[in-house]
Amino acid sequence: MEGTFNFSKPLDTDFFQQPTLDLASSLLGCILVKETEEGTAAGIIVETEAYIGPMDQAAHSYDNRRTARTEIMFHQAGLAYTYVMHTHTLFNVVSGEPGKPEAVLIRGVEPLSGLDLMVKRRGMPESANLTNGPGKLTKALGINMSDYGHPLTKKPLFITQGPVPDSISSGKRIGIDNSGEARDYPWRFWITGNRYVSRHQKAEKTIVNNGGST
DNA sequence: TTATCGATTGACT
DNA sequence: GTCAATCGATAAC
Repeated sequence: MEGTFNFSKPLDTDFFQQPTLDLASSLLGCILVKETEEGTAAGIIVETEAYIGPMDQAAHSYDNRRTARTEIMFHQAGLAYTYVMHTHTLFNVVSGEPGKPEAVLIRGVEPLSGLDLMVKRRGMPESANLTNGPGKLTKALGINMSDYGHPLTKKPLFITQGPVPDSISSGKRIGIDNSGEARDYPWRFWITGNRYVSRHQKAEKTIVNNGGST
């Protein structure tokens, strides 16, 4: 039934125009969809990290560094920022106002549709390992550098509304040990307890859907 | 659990 | 030309 999976309409540009930290948590539970000639694959976003260029030493765009690579972060919110590191492509959602180089890294998704395709692309059987990391999910979904700068409000790569998470946790970001004090900013967000979160780590804060905070 | 190596890209000298 | 990087898989311990 994969060809007929009924996704809701892509989110609008306004959704992406909220402040970057809000967007990073709002993206949890949303559905990331990529359509290719091989078929469609989609997953629920379960883990994100915010990068706020101007004052964030961990961001590629720290201190407003504007280069061919970071250029897209200076543009309108809702575009795709993809880049390659080592053997992997990483996917970010551009956020912030035009002129402010901010983005949200997608670090984990829960497979929702196109599972066979993901298994094939990853060359491994189904498991949490399929999409529980930023390089893993791009490979599973077929995201690559040709998606650089694509607006996430339309095909073939887009984001739609999904189930609202019961509980969201936040804590320090992963893999930025060399970033001065920015390494301790609690700008990572994940769906509490989800098995497709890339790494288990102590939450500094957990917010349950209906208010309460622990 | 930590360590190392792969192998690509962009940024800076 | 050189080097570091929003990582992943595997090997060693």
